[in-house]
Amino acid sequence: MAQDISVVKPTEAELTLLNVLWNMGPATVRQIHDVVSITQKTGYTTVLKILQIMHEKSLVIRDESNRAHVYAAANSQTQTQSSLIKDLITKAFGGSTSKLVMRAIDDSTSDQEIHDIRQLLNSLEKE
Amino acid sequence: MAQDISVVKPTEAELTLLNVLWNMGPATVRQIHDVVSITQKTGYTTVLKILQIMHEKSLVIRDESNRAHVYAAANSQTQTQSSLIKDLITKAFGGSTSKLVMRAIDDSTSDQEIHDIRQLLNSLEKE
DNA sequence: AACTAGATACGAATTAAGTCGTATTTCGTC
DNA sequence: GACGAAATACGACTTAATTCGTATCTAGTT
Repeated sequence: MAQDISVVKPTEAELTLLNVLWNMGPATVRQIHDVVSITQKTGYTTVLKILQIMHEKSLVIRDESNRAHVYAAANSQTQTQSSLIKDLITKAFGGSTSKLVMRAIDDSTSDQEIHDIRQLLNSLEKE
Repeated sequence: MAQDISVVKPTEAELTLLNVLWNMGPATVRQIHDVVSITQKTGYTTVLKILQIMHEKSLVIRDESNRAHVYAAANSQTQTQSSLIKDLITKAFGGSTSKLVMRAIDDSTSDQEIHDIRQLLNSLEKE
């Protein structure tokens, strides 16, 4: 498989926390928990534990200089997204990016999004 | 984190077996195992067990009229792909299909694939 | 009817995700 | 310097994925 050596694939709960970190920037457990609590009924220590595990896995880095540790995503959102999408392309689309794109675009895709995608393709003027 | 109400998301091992079933069509455990064995060192009873669990989850259907049960994917490859990609768009791309497409296309994407994607977009234009 | 090759069923072990309760530590305030 | 609020650490429990060994069941051949 591809670059699984360097990048660990986050689990679902981990991805939820990473999304918060990418949005807020570095944050304490308290701050992270406050945000996830808005949409989920997750306990404080659950968030703490997952962050600790993520730290072991090097999915996050943390600053321990203050009593409340400050966590930050170890990898950029872009890196992680690329890694996740590549994984899916490999495992569910036989390695074909175009097949994935075909499946990704459907009735529910807005005109705006299709416009954005077209822009992207135009910017790829090579061949 | 709850599951989708209607569609159960296959695990990694399950997706491997589904890929085989979509390729071969309905098949016995023996046939499935023979194919899987080419690329992986999975035991026969492991494949059997996973298929049994998939049956419980209704990821596959099976014909028990013969001694060797014949398994078939319960959902089409297209349905499953759509479901997986939608899940990823929601959880890792903030619901934005265009962001996912942007991430999916990179240096390693072949000219042929980009061409295919262009074709798809063009075909959407005249609806 | 017995044998046996080959099938399914079952159960147990391992690992990991996710959950949280409780214990312990730490620091600012009095 | 003791107290208490708030933080981390730790451990236990539950569920699920994955693995496979062993037991059991069949059905065709003798």
